[in-house]
Amino acid sequence: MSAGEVPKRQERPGKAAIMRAAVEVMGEDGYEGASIRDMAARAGVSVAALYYHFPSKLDLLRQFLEEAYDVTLARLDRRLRAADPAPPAQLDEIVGTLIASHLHDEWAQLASNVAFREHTRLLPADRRVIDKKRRRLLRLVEDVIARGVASGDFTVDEPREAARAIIILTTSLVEPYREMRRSMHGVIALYQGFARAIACTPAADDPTALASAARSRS
Amino acid sequence: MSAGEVPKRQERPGKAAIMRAAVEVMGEDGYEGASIRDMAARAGVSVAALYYHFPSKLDLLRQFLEEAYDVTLARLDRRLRAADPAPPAQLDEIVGTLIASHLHDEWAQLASNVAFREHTRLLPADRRVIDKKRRRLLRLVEDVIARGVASGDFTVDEPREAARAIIILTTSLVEPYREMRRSMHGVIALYQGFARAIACTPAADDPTALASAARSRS
DNA sequence: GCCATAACCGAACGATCGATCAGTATGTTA
DNA sequence: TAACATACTGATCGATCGTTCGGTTATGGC
Repeated sequence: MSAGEVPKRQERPGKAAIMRAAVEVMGEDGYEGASIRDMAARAGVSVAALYYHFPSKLDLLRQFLEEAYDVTLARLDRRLRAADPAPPAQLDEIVGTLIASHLHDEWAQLASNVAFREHTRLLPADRRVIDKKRRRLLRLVEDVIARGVASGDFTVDEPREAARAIIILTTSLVEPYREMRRSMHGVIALYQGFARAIACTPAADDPTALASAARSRS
Repeated sequence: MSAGEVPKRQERPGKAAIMRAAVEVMGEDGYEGASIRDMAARAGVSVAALYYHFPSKLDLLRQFLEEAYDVTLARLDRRLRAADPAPPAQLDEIVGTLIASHLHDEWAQLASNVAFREHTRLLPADRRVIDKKRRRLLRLVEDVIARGVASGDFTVDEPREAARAIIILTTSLVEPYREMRRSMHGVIALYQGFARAIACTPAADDPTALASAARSRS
């Protein structure tokens, strides 16, 4: 490769394999419960190989977290631009993309366990970086709901809190998923309905409450 | 008292203090991240004192989990019997009680972190005991929603999945709560609205979809 | 053929881990 | 007062923790 330093040729395969294995172990045993020896063994390398690629156990977590949130955010941006711009369709796309990201295979489920439970272990400075990405996700969902309220598709009083609730729902499904006897697409369809319902929570002063509306439909 | 063995006089205070301290540390650092030395120091006793009251670190977690779920379940049963038996009021009571249980003070927040994240650390046999209690909670919420559907107050197709979603929401609020600039009662009111909305998710084949219903109201 | 660099390995470091020990105050009972 | 259970303490066990170090192999440019 000509002259000079080449830090990343095509995303070094050894490093990526170690990170994959490390995330597996952390997903199963938690960050503190996962030893670097377990991680190295899972990757089929020595402990020292891990320290060749990562300066510390904590920094391995930091690198994964940063990458994971970036990937999710980028995917969401892309899918949202490609989809129907109407707010209900956009909300469906958010729910579908988030749930699929966390459930689509075994490793994604372990990775999402790490992403949403272990970010508290980071050093304060690194945590702020991750929190900023999480706030970007929140704002993204909030904007779709606020647009929906403006267009008359949704009715919630508090688009930000509705967005928070929807994010909590779509990112906490790994454990419950095992008990639901449903396909991933079935879960997505179900939660698209729940998310729309949250976005359509009647305003506090709305005399047409949901319960009575439901009764009038039956 | 009189004669014979008296294992629990009035719930031994030393043991209770150690458990309180241990749960604090586990709530902050996670089960694996919390050392028995941290726990003992927090309680102001020696490490050996901890082992006088508990056979192992894991069994301390087990005892706490068992007690915590029992207390929550008992409180829920009691509040539900005292409340208006109409399904919407019962659902409000469930949401209010669960959120208050997890947010009402600093220690409750740490304890709920432990209760809903660390139950996976238990031995399989002990975990089954806890899972049974969690299933009791799920069935309790499911029954209220199913009754609401039968009475025409609610409309969801899947009462069990709606119940699961509502439990996820009400038990995952500890972290988001710090970012919401809201009183606990404000959060409860908000989530009572979300829970009712989920219970009123329109049936899949219902031509009167929420979005169009919302539009017709405005 | 030489050497730099990348990508590892085995062995070991001190620290800390969960757990156990013998000992000791402080009651309460017989 | 002798006996005994309760509720601890300080010291210590072997195991495991995250981390480091010196050495080894494979590869590719000059």
